[in-house]
Amino acid sequence: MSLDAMSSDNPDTRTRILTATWTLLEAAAPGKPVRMADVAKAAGISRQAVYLHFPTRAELLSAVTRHVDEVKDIDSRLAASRAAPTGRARLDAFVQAWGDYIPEIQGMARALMAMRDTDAEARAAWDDRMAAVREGCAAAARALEQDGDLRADLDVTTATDLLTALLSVETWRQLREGCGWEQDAYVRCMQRLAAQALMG
Amino acid sequence: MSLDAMSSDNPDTRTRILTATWTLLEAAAPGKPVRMADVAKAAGISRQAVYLHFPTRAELLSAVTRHVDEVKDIDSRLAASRAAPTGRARLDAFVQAWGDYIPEIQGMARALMAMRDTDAEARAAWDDRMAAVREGCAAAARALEQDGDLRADLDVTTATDLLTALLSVETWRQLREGCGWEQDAYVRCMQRLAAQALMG
DNA sequence: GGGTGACTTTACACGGTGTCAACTTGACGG
DNA sequence: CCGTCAAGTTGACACCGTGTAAAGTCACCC
Repeated sequence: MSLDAMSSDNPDTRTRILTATWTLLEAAAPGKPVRMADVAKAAGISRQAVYLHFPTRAELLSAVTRHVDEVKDIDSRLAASRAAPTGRARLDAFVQAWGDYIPEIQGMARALMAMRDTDAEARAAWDDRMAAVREGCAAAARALEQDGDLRADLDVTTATDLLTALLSVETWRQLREGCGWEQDAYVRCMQRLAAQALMG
Repeated sequence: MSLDAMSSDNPDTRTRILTATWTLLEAAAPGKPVRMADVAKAAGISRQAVYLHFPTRAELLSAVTRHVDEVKDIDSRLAASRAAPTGRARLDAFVQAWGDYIPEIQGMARALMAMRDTDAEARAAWDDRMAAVREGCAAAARALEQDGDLRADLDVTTATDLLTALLSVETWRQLREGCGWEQDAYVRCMQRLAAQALMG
């Protein structure tokens, strides 16, 4: 094994596959799924070589989500919301941070959601990512509760459910792609809706 | 052709296929799509016979949606909302009627949504159904506007967009199946949210 | 009795995933 | 310089599900 390829797996080709898949996913027109052969061609290797690194399509997709999260560093994006002084400010910051993150992962999300119904692995990968978002929602809900700003008829769990549903990728897509909303219109609207839903 | 099978197409087997598909769709566990062979077996005919009536899977699914709408008669369900005296009452009635309709078409919706990304016909069938729902949303939004109850920062179109997104099947599924909400909790919550979102 | 329409059986092409085996190539260390 | 090991290559193939094609059966109706 060469000196520059010492970390666990061969990083070179592996990451080339990941970024190639990512690019294809973001560029892909709806209706034509990205195939293993496409990925291989884009990465400049044979189709079989892809299977050398990722046993199944679902595992590849799942790895891409992890890779993207790492590169785009969603954690640091949510730093602003964690630092907010009030629950309400935290909620607004979170809605904004997540809302602005969605467009960057939209292609991947679509591919994963399309596989969700037929592939347990894909479903797991997606659910895992969504669990992270839900955690952010829960943190915002807790902050509101500590301020005494949470609606009386909501507990933290229910509030989290609601916020997570409101901020789903499906809803984003429907409003932005189906109805042609601008991104900042979406964000402002969701900030208002979230505040009304949890504090109203 | 026998005397009892005179109306346009052979109705007997055709409707047996439709109802069989419907039943399977509602019963199907997520992750295992209903195949043409399954439909055939359930209808008690050969796989090819299904193709005798429906050229493609997408057309079958699309026909099932029409069939279900006919049988369940969504139109009459929305009668209550049309008859409501105020915009607000109309909104509540509509949310209730649609919210209670979703569970009955949920299996079909899942199948259609899964095909949406790969099949134009399926997408068209789904979009057509959703256009009908959107029309209901639009009617509610217009009623609110006439009462002068629509938020100042919303026009009817935007309000319709918002309401349609709020009442999406995806949101229903997430709350009911993902979070374990009861049906009436979902309906009451959505009634409140819709009112806040449009009149707030 | 012959025709017609609905259905059956068998067979097959296609596209995409995933598997397998045998071969090449390059870098490494003895 | 040789052996080996890892990473990739090529080509073939099994599996599944959709959709097509062709020939045969069966009932009913004129």
